[in-house]
Amino acid sequence: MAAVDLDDLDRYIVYALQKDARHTSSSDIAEAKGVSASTVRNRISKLESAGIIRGTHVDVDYEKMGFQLYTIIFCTAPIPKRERLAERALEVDGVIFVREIMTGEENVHITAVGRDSDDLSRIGRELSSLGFEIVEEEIIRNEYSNPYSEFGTCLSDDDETPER
Amino acid sequence: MAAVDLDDLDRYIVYALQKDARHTSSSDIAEAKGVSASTVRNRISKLESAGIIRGTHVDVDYEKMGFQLYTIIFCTAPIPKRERLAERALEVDGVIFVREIMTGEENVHITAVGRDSDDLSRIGRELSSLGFEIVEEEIIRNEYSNPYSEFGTCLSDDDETPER
DNA sequence: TATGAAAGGTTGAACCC
DNA sequence: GGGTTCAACCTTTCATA
Repeated sequence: MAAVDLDDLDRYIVYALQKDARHTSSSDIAEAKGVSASTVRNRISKLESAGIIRGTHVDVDYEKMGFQLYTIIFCTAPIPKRERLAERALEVDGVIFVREIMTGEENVHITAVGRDSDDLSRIGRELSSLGFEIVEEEIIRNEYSNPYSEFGTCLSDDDETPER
Repeated sequence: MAAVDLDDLDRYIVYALQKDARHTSSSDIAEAKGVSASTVRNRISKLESAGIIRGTHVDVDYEKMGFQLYTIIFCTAPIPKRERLAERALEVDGVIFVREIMTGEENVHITAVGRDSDDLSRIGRELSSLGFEIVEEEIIRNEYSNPYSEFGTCLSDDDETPER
């Protein structure tokens, strides 16, 4: 749980791998920061065992896969059961992401995909029977994500000009 | 935009790479499904150029990086400006994820991280000055994600027993 | 802790069926 | 469409300062 001390290289590694993990090799990062590739690999292992890097995943366009309906379902779960219910929600087919919210009535937010409204009805039914109370359901129109970049810190490369 | 026809191998590839993109090689998938590694590579290229696989990213534990505050900010943006504002929100330091919601008052959901409440105040201020109206702000307690698995389809390997 | 070198695996491209 | 081959690259491991 304790925050780990990270230096500039660590932060750059996280940044680079968040941007494109598959096509960014340790040598790429090494070259950009002026250290050896082995050093970068050592750092990555450390970041992994420290739990800062939890895993690597592809970002999938569900709509193009045929799941026209991309929704967020706001639910209420009784506080004592919230964590366990949140984990079990993941087992429902179509549920891809679950968030526990600290306070408020809608304390679990579930992201789910479906091919048609039958899918979503089924997902709603299954969540209800797990013990969730479904408060609202909204269609997601679009989403964008960002590789985290340190606040105000210049993360530009050491030995490359930033332009282009 | 049109949905692409995917067969069982494509779906397995998406599933496997969603679970662990960095430590899953084409050969691993090939062996699991009883095809050659280059077939898997060809399929991956196709999935990428079709836009189904949009990219590969590491999953970062922001709390361990020292960002104690992980929040979701519900905002309202005027419909005509919503898309442009959503994109610009990503430029605010600390904003890592933005979702446009189809309907309702809170039509943009922004996920942001910060070290302290000063960070969050600053983020709120910057979002306001972009043109968002901030409706609510909640602390995220925890989140879980799932590799997508085809509804009801058995994605177990071809030539391996599913146990263990 | 950072670096370098050797062995083995992985990738991407060009080519064949 | 799937498969093979091969050169280039990447990673793993281990030894070294």
